[in-house]
Formats: sequence, structure tokens, C-alpha cells
Amino acid sequence: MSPKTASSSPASTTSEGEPPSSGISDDDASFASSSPSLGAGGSLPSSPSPCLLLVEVGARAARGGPAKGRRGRGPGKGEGLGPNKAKRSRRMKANDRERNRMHNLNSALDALRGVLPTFPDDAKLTKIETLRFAHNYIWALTETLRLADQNLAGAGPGPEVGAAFQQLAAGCDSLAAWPACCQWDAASLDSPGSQEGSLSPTDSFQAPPGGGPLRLRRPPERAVFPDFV
DNA sequence: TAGGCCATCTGGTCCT
DNA sequence: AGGACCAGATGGCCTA
Repeated sequence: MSPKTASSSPASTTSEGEPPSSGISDDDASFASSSPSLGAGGSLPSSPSPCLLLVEVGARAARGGPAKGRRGRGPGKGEGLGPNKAKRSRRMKANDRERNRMHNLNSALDALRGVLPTFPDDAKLTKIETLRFAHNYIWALTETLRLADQNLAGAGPGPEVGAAFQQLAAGCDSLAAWPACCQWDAASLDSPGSQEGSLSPTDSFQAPPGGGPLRLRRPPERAVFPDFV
């Protein structure tokens, strides 16, 4: 099932007339600005590419349309309680902090989504998908670099590196070729997959035994992204 | 309508 | 003491 594509409005709900908190801290801004664009100067295409979904974290987190009022738990247990005002005030402040904390977390997640290639490029990965994909993606890039290093240490870039790079970059130049981009071949790579404590609570990150080619999981309805089955 | 995803509230725990 | 972090509970939204 697809999640709703628009993240609901952060900071759109505050307790009892409190001014809407931004939900975006300086940390978010720095995180976003420091987020590397993988397309720049790397092995991936440096030109604007469907591979790279750059996200303006602040803008994204700040968007959110009309305030819908607080979601979730309906009237809080403490809401409407008159007597213990101090306690209630503390609780409300804690709620506000917690809300902002989660918004920051989501902003970071959005920034992460921003550097992950998805298809279509406006598809939005769920939180768990983002984490799993990022895990796999980093590993794939790392392995590519490792292969490149190996070959550089030898007699210059060999065909394997070229192939590996091609696998990574394949299809990134055109939407039509995108699926190829998501079918990296890691036949010769030592995948860290299926390690204990993997990000995946299930089984999404398992290297093919014997180093088979990385395969896409069942094509997600909302997005296509590399994942190890 | 069921199930997935998400935001929010809440109380507990740990840290500064 | 107050804030950060965490996990459970709850209910809204959305899609199949």
C-alpha cells in the first residue's frame, strides 16, 4: 500500500494556540546543505539526472498545506484538565519538543531521500524503504569504489570497473533506461547483506548467496529502487 | 473495508 | 530539574 505522498504538515498542529513551531532547526539546514550531491564530481552522472532526487529539505519540511489540526490521539488525556496547570504546561512543552524532534528526524529522512535515486523521481519512499535503500546504496557505491581502487592499483581501470560504473550509472541518463540503473550487478562483490542487525527488520537486505546479481525486490508500486532480496 | 503508513500524544528512562 | 530519547497507543489518511 502506498503511503500518502505528501507528508502531512509538520508544525501545523500546536497545542492550544501556541505559535506554530518551525519544526526545522538549524541542524536541518546544515544537514541539508551539507548533504552531498552524489551527482557532482562522483562516478555518477554530474549533469542533472533522474538518478538524483535532490530535495530542498527545508522547503519540503515546511510545506504542508493547511493546518489540519492535531492528528492522532484526539483529545489528549491531559487536555482540558484544569487543575494541574503546571503539570499540564510541562506536558505541552514536552509534546512540542517531541513534535519538533520528530520533524527534524523526518527532515533528515527527506534529505536522505533526496540523494537516493528513485523512479519515478517524484516517488516517495517510505521511511523504512529509505533506510534500507540507503543502506544498500551506500554499500553498492562503496564496492564500486573498492573495485576502482583495486584496478587503479593495477594497470589502470580495468573492464570490471567500467562495468561496475556502468551498472551504477546505467540508465541514469534517461528515464527510459532507468530500470537498468536499479539492477546493479554485484556478482563479484562481497555484500554485507543479511548481516545480523541489518536495518531491515525483515529480509530486504540479503546478498545473493555466492554473490549473485543484486536483484530488485518485487517492484514497489510507488517507486523503483534497488534493494537486495 | 482492510491494511499500510504516518503524526501525535504520552509516560518512562537516561543524561546533563 | 529539565531536556532528549524511546516505545506504545491511538486515530487519520490513503490505496487496493
